[in-house]
Amino acid sequence: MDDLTEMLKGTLEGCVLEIIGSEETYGYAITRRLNELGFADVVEGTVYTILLRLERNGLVQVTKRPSGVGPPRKFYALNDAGRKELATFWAKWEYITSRIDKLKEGRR
Amino acid sequence: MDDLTEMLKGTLEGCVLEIIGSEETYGYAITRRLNELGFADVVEGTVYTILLRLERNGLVQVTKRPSGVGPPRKFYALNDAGRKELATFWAKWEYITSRIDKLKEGRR
DNA sequence: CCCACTACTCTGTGGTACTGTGTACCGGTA
DNA sequence: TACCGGTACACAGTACCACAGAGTAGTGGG
Repeated sequence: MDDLTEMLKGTLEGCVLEIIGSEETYGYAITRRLNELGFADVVEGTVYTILLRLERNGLVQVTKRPSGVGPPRKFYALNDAGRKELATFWAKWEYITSRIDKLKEGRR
Repeated sequence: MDDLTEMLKGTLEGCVLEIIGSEETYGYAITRRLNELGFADVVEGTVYTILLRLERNGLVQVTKRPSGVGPPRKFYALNDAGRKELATFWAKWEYITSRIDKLKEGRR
């Protein structure tokens, strides 16, 4: 699949929120999970900038824990604001996909 | 619905391609059509930049015609490259929506 | 002691939608 | 005539986001 970066703008952050929301986890693991899910070209740097943004915007709670297999991990969990943002994200996603599907059906 | 701009990145151009593909039309009308479809906050300036980009990338054929109700209109139609690009857009859209739906179903 | 793997950080870049403003053509109306 | 609103296009500047690329550490194996 060729370049998806433009289309991922705005949605990737929501995906990260969803992943964090389902389980307290850390940057490296989130990147792996996204890759597994089919977002093959997403790299660590991208995820970390998103995580920093989430932290700056007060949507997550961060806990540092030693790892055993490398440097300490920063675990992220959603707080109330984060859960609210996640709900907003899905609402927007629903809205946009419904409009685009309508546009798509409109042809012929 | 609050701000959708980030989520529209990459998709709005595809929507414009689809609209042009279904019927030869012009900037002002495309903006109205998008507004009707539910993309309420999309304004002329945005559409014109997209149209200029499509023209620059050689995806459309442009014809200027007098209007009768205002200044002349620039009508846009897809050429072969444009139709190909539109097909690519829908393929990408399909791909991304399927991955995100998978992520969404994954919770619980 | 080097190297691979894990894990996090930071700076800079390019692309995209949007903002705001300006220009221009036309018809109606007072 | 003078004004106004709707139509139609254009363009400079801004903000935001994913990504590239490089760097820093910690651990364990050969």
